[in-house]
Amino acid sequence: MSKPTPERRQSFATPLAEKKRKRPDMTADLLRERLLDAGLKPGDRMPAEWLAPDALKVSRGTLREALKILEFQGLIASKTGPGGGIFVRAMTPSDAIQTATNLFLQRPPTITDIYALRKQLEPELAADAATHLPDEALVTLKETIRIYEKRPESGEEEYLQRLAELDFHAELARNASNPVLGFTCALLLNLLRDLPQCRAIYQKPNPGLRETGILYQIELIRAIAERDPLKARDIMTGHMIEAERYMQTRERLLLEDSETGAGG
Amino acid sequence: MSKPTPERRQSFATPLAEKKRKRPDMTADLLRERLLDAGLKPGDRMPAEWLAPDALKVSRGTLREALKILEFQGLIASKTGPGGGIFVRAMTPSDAIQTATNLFLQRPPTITDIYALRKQLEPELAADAATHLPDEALVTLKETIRIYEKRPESGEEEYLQRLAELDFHAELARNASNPVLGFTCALLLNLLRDLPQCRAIYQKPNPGLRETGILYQIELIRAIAERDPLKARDIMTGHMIEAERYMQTRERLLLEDSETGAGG
DNA sequence: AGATATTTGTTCGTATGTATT
DNA sequence: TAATACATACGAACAAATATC
Repeated sequence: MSKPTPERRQSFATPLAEKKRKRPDMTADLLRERLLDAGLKPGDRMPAEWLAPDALKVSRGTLREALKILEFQGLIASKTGPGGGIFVRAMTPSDAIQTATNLFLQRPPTITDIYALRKQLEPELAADAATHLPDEALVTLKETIRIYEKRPESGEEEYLQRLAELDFHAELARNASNPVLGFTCALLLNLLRDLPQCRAIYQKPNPGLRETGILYQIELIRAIAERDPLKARDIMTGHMIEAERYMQTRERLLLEDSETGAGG
Repeated sequence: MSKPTPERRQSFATPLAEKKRKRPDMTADLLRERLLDAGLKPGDRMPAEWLAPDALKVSRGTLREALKILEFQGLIASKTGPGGGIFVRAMTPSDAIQTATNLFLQRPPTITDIYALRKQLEPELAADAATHLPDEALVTLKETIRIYEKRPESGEEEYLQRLAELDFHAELARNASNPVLGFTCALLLNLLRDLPQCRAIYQKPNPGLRETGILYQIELIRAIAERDPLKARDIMTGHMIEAERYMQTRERLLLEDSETGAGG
């Protein structure tokens, strides 16, 4: 048998094809196809013969652009020096989160949209953490909330504390035993951090929120340490409901502000 | 306060930074930052002065690599000729879904992982459809289930029907009024379609499943037409629980198969 | 229809940086 | 430290595409 795998793996080519494929794109697609078909694993070296300028009928420059594409996609990494070359790299969730965030920056969802998912998923994440989170990660979590343990003294500090609060959730997402759940929660956090509306809210002073926020998280850490998933889930559910209500209130305030005052 | 916007938008740099940023990557990040800060909309032309080799202190080749990265991220497109240049491109959800799918093909989640999210999100999608789905989309939905209304006559036909069933859910996702919810559900469907394990399950004959599947969907369409979100949510919840149980059973069967028989 | 100008796309030669030996 | 092997970066020149006259 000459071809053990006759199936063509074409699901990776961009589905909504542009008018014309250009050479670097085609080269990148070709290489990716080979990569996946050959079943190369992260850490494996990319065969040098694939990269010979002659093998692909493209020049070094074009080849380099193709490699750049794959590198950005997270599929490969290059190492200099002898024994160096192109290596298959494990994709990181952040690569994919980045692209998805880009998408939603162009068509921003509402805060209600984001929390519709957070209300469903964060409690699951908390329960997951209570059953699976390793002890080392628990330590990291405790350190994270230490950043905003003390009352902020300036507006900027308050803003940084708010971001650290997102990091707390991000740490949970990073350690999720369910990778898809972790990915989605991380994406939602990224949106909260980057969407202009949310940034505007975070940058304004928010007296009062901090107290309830940190209380929830202390309780949550305790529940996780006790390995009590039901309790963890309940706490997170309550936290999400409060957080959504808070964000919506602030959003309304911000809208009223921009309508009445400060025309500019 | 001399600087009106002192905030640096650095969250876009890969959070888990590699050892060394290289020039094309840095250039790409810089350009993306400018793009977002300037609030350029899809269709807008990228100012030529940003691309002057002098402005960025990089050569044209390096600049082109940076542009290639952004192009692959879906952020820009280029046009040749007079009046041509670099244009901001409207990103499509499929761009981002593709990248995320790439990620999960490298570290496949389990079926349980996927359904942990589907159980939470698909019911919300159904409820959303019952309140927001336009009547035209309802017609499309009815046409979709017509594909698998009749009993399949061959294995291949059964497989195609299974994919059409995924299309039913995809249609719901496409029409979601909540874009993040729609995106996530579409990603999950993509995973079900592309993950090797799932493909293996779908390609085997599954007597009995079809009947309950189509019943659920007929009921669901009725609930949506009646604009009854609670009912729609309930139906979908039941559907998801059954679907998960089914997939898990088939997965177990497949594992046993590959353990006992057919060593090859 | 055809010539021309403008802008992106491709290639080559060479230089530089960096890690191994 | 010097030699090396390899990736990375630069700049100039050429090719292709396309709108305008």
